[in-house]
Amino acid sequence: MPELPEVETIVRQLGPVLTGRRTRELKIYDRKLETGLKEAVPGRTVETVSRLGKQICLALGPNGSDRNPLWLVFHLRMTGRLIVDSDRSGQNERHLRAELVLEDGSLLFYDLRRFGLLLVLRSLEEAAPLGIDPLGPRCTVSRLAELIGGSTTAIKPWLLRQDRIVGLGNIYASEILFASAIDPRTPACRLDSDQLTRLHRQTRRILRLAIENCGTTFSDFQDSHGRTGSFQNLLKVYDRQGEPCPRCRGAIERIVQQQRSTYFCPACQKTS
DNA sequence: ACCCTCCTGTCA
DNA sequence: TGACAGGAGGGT
Repeated sequence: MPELPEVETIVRQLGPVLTGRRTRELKIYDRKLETGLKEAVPGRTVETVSRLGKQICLALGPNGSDRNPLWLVFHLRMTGRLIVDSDRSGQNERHLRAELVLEDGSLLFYDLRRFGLLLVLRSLEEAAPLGIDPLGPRCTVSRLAELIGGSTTAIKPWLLRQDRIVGLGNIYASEILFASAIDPRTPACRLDSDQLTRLHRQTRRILRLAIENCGTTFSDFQDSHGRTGSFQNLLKVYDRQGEPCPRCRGAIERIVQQQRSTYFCPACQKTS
């Protein structure tokens, strides 16, 4: 469900709420999430809450029997939610999959479809290999061009590859390509330098704007207080097939690429 | 580069 | 009933 702006929203909220609090226990309610390392969780302090791509990372400090730090990594996938217990009213308790019990309260992991992940790691290096963060200093136009290299994959599915650039998902990929006036079917390696420049600039602009608006809510996204974002009001093409393009008034189209919907304006978005 | 799969739910 | 859902790993 959540893409980079939604995950960033959650991390910014959880940071002040969780930092400095002490862990009591990690309870697992879905056997898919079972991990032997959960026994290492109690008696630690939450030191930081951070985002790694679309993953939410809690750094836990040492405890009495282990002076090494420990990482809790959540990936919400399609329908995961991280909710602080004081905001749990309104959640469907049937979908509660795990609970980080703190000395005073808890952090609840709900996940309707059960695609989400909860990892307990000794080192963040064990997390999935990731590409560059689009909002980070390493994301330059030339780096983007390097990452694309000779890939003939259509640019829209290319943007979803987390081993190249992290954080983009189905909504923002369509929105970014509309803002960049690039046809989503264009082979990535055929983008010219103007298009690459626009793609780079619009990626960062749209993600920042979405973060300012606390992300996008359709049906599933809620932040850690169980609230919704507002960027859905600013979406130009996503889920708008048949509606007029905000730029040219032509009809927005929906196509399928790699089994996923893509929305675009065939008049405004060009191959080159 | 494609197809399927993992799950559960909603909507036409 | 079938299509679809903001993700991603695996197989061919």
